Amino acid sequence: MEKSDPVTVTLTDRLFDTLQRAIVEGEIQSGSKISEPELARLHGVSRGSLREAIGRLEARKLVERKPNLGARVVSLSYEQLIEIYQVREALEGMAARLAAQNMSDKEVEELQSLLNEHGREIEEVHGEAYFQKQGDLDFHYRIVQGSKNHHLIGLLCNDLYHLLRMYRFQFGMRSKRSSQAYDEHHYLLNAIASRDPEMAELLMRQHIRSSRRNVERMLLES
Amino acid sequence: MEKSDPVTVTLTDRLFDTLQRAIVEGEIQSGSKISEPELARLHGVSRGSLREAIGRLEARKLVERKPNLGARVVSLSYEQLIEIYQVREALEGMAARLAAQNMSDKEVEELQSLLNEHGREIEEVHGEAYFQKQGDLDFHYRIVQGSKNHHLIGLLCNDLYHLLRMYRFQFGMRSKRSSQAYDEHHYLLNAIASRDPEMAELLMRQHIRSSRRNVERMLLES
DNA sequence: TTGACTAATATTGTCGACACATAACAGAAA
DNA sequence: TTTCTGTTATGTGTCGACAATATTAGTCAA
Repeated sequence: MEKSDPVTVTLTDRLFDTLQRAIVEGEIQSGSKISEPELARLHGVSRGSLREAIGRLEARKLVERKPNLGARVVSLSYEQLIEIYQVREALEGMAARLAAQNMSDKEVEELQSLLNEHGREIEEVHGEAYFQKQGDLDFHYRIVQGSKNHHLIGLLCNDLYHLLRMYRFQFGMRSKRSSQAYDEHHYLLNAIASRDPEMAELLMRQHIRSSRRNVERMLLES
Repeated sequence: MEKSDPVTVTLTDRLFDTLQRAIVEGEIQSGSKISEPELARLHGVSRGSLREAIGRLEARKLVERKPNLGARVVSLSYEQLIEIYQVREALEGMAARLAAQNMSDKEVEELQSLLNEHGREIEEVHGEAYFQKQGDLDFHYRIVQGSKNHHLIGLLCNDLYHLLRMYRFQFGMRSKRSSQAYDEHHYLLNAIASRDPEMAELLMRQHIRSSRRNVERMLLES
């Protein structure tokens, strides 16, 4: 009789999740100072637990801490976003390469149906926002999982993606290129399905570069 | 009047450094359990501070923690080492690409003299151990710095390199291919000096792949 | 002897309080 | 008024103690 995963997650764990969401979604203003006593009182928790949670946020680069001065939520800059995209290009490129080698046939099939789904939705809605918001992340997420490289998976899914979501939330970045992105996903998946690692990496990197250029344009307008 | 950097680093900081060194160099057996009360007593420090230090070690993937069970030093496996090399290939490849674009002429020159130095040392000593141990890291370190991408620099210099050093210490990995590595460094630096990002990335990735193959051979012997 | 159940022990999670550093403020000197 | 200095106040760093959970030891029955 399997006891269903006691969900005993420690208090610090829950706190961390809560704070991460609050920061990513902008409830806690980016760049603002974090007062330990205030936050602790607010969440009805001791400062010790809070500090451990903040420590984890720092590890994920969502807050910055200076000794004796306290912690601030990172402030989002254009330069930092570019840096993130460069790292992402490198890592996801490798993920695509590995996915072409290591994804199971079943996973590839499921990814194909997911992509078909996206295609229909784009036709129907004359696809505007949905794609970037959810579908895009889903697609990338699955490929990263398919790499089967746990270190890589951790770096992308635990660290980078939250930072990216933070930018999307706060800069209101929604792509106006869903049909192009869809095409790119299509080619990429073909490369993976034909087990062509070289091509998969190449296409993934192009896809991310073009996504970056799109973001650059968008930000330079405002 | 510049006050010289108060070196007030918090107690947790020093603890973290100490523990990180101890783990990397194998003083604390890999795979062994970390007892909070014991370690705290040993270092004459409270459990709270120790726990914060352990938290940072966890973020750098040097220890693994399970709720209510405590922390263990990561156990090094062949599979994990391969994973690390794959991540490293992706990240350092990108670093080399960016370095070719962003390194200052001065930095390139300094790197060239460093490499010449290495060349002389290899000739003299009929270069055995030195290269892998120090020179190799120096060279890579500088290129990563030259990328000017702080996110990338953090990932490589703060996280990956310590893990790698841990493997080297504990598996006693010393390369028997210093002259080949030297040649590869040479070609790579040429690409950077001629500001050829594409070629720089290509050569760096080949270099790391061949280093990985070397490590694989070495481990499969024992 | 083995197995399961219970009691005792040790370890982790959480808390509140104290020590110290930094920031805010008020008053004196220029 | 402006600047400097000493004082107050807020906030972070560190600690020791209590509560909750896991591990070990011990007991009894099969």
